Amino acid sequence: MPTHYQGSPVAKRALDVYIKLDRAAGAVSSRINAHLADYSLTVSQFGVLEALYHLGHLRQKDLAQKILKSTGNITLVIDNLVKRNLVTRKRDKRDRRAIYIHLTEAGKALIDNIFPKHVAIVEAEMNVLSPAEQDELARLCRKLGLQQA
Amino acid sequence: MPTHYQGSPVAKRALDVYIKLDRAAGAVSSRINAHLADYSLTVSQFGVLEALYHLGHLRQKDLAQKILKSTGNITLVIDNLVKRNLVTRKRDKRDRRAIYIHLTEAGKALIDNIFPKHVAIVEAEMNVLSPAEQDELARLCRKLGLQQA
DNA sequence: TCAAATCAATTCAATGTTAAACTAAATTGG
DNA sequence: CCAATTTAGTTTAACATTGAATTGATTTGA
Repeated sequence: MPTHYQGSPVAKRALDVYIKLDRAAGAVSSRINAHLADYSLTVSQFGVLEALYHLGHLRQKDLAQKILKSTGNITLVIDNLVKRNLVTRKRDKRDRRAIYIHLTEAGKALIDNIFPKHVAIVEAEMNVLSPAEQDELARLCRKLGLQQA
Repeated sequence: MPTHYQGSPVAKRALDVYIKLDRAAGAVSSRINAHLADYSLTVSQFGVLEALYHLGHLRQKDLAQKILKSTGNITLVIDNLVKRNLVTRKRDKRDRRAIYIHLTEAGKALIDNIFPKHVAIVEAEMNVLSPAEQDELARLCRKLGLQQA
């Protein structure tokens, strides 16, 4: 997807890298997340289940930070997971503003089932690159992402 | 954002790279697109204007492919741009199923104004990496993105 | 102490997004 | 030629997403 912009070489390179980064991330994510449709899970719902699976119960605020969504959105995502009995809400006794989200047994069973498949798909995608290339990509992404422009 | 998954080293590396790629692309895109709010443009709307700016008039089908959205979505995006008189629809005489989208004078003026700023922002983001690093990132993204898993 | 500020979650309005069903036009191949 | 298929765009239903306003709870500092 080359850019057609007639600018300085520096600008053209920057635009080209940006577009390639965006396209690659989009293509990879869409391939990796395609199997979630088998479980009628959205990417956000899966992100919540995965975070709870690995980190234990979390407040909605923490979940919002984990999956990079607004707190308003998290309310809806949790609502939909609660409807399917995959998570439950428990008001924090110490700080009654906050609500902890817990995986139910059904939620635990579901993510237990999905996660190994998810890992296999991610591995298959990423193993197109050699281990050294993967490390280099991770390094470049870290450098780019941490930037605050 | 390290993963907490206790899997094989190969799996852990793959998950780590995938997450970093996703986060970096998201962070960079959100910083780059932030200025679009100044013009009340969404990313999709900007994508359409930019494609028309550089490639000339295009059919809705082509625009959908360019910005990686469904044709149903393009109908809405174009509707909203038409409302603001930034583009016009012109039925193709040869193939009456198709509609060509053209930039209006106002649309041309707007993208003329925005695009140089956009390029400057992309340059500033990407120049955190050296030219060699940018080329390497582009290469790795191409390799990853072209994969069909 | 207590008023002001901050914070977690919810609600609402506006918009985006997709998939699927649909319309109308063009193409294909028997 | 014409029936079947394909194609471009629209519509609809369902849901996602955000930002702003709101509610209720906690913290802060004068």
